[in-house]
Amino acid sequence: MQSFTEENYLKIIYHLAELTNNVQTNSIAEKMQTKPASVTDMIKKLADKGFVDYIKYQGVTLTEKGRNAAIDIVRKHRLWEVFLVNKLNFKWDEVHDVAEELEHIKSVDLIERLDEFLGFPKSDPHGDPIPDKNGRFAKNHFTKLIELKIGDSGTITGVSQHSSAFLKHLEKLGLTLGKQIQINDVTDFDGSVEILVADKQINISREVAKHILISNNGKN
Amino acid sequence: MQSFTEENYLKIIYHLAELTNNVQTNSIAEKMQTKPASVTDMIKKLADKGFVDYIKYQGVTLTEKGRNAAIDIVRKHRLWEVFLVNKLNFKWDEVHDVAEELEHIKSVDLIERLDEFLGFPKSDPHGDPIPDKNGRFAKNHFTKLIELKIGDSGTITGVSQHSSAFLKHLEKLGLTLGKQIQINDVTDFDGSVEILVADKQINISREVAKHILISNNGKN
DNA sequence: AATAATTTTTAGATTTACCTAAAAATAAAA
DNA sequence: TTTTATTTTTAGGTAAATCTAAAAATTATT
Repeated sequence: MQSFTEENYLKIIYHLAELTNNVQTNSIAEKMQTKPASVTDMIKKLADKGFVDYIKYQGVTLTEKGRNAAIDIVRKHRLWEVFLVNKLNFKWDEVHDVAEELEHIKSVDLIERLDEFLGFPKSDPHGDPIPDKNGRFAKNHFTKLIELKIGDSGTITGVSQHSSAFLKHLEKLGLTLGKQIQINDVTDFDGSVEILVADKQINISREVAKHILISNNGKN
Repeated sequence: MQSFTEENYLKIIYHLAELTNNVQTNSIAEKMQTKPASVTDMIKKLADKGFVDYIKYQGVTLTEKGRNAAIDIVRKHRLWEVFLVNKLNFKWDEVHDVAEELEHIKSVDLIERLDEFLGFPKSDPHGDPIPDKNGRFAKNHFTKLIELKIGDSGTITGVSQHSSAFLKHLEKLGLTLGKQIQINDVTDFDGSVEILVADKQINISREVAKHILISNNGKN
């Protein structure tokens, strides 16, 4: 069984691997809030245990075993987030840190019962898919709001930023999961976007628009 | 904040202090499944941090601060046990190990919301009292079943053994919390006890009778 | 292609929680 | 009250995860 720390490394490598194939030491260090030298040490250990393939100076990739372990942690994290929001009335911007701890509780039985208790949810409070107990999940094909053209419309189904500040901001703007939106204009000056939500016209910055994920978008 | 390990030490010292005033190094070592030398090290650290009073060779006692920290962990442990049994349909003999992990999740908010979600329970699935958020709880005054006399009756309201084997055994015998019992006879030969539960006469060993806690007992 | 900049690794230390073996203190028994 | 047994502590060491500083490899730039 992996340690608390090993699990965190695997999870972070997994998420970074969604962006690039070979995950670099430095990017792991940044996410783990630690130093590259420490990462090298841990990578060697994970490689010894068969969780990653590692060639010196070439970064790492997860093995099948490593990916499965990572997906299992992601599953736990997201299920706990659903629990916190749906059952304990946490806001979607308050759950991350607690779920970060809960994801390391080791009991297969616990997670299966929790999954059932929650009604086998398919996605977490931020719209991210929850792997089933076999590690399978539908890969979402979202479009970033920023990439839509004037006149396009769709539904908010996810976010690609989980910071409390960002989520609170969205909440205030009424931009929560499930909301229908339409692009009315894109400002030349700063790239900010005019959108229509719940019959109200609002303006969001480019930075915000980058991290809102839209599905079912009907292009006009 | 205390580490995972420090929390376990505090919890164990707290429970041992319910039996004896000065808690010995050896008994801590036994419960912690570690060596006395390691306990000495940790005790010094806990003393430095102000959690225990410690005089060399004289064992330890919890300070106010130490007791509060310990009670907080006990509170979390017992609330999680209620969650596991009441919400996730765990049996009372299956919850201990998982709760042992969950008790270390640090979020005051989480525990208060969980407490509310569970309806502010007063006792856990084994009948042990749950401290409120200020650390206050009613001290139960149970009588051990073994101490009852022929003709006495009462209600099962606790157990003083939490092993899965013991709890499964009780379950099979129908001796669960809330059950009404009456002492019919005590066997001279082996000290086993004849009791009446749910209109059925059963025989339980002395060892079992020692660990069943009875309240509301009407002596005849 | 040589130099500079960046990234990654090695070498050697530190901290936490643990260990063993031996010494010291306390408690029990002769 | 010695002697013996038990308990506890000290001393010195290990493994995990981290660190800093310096060396090595890779990548980018001139």
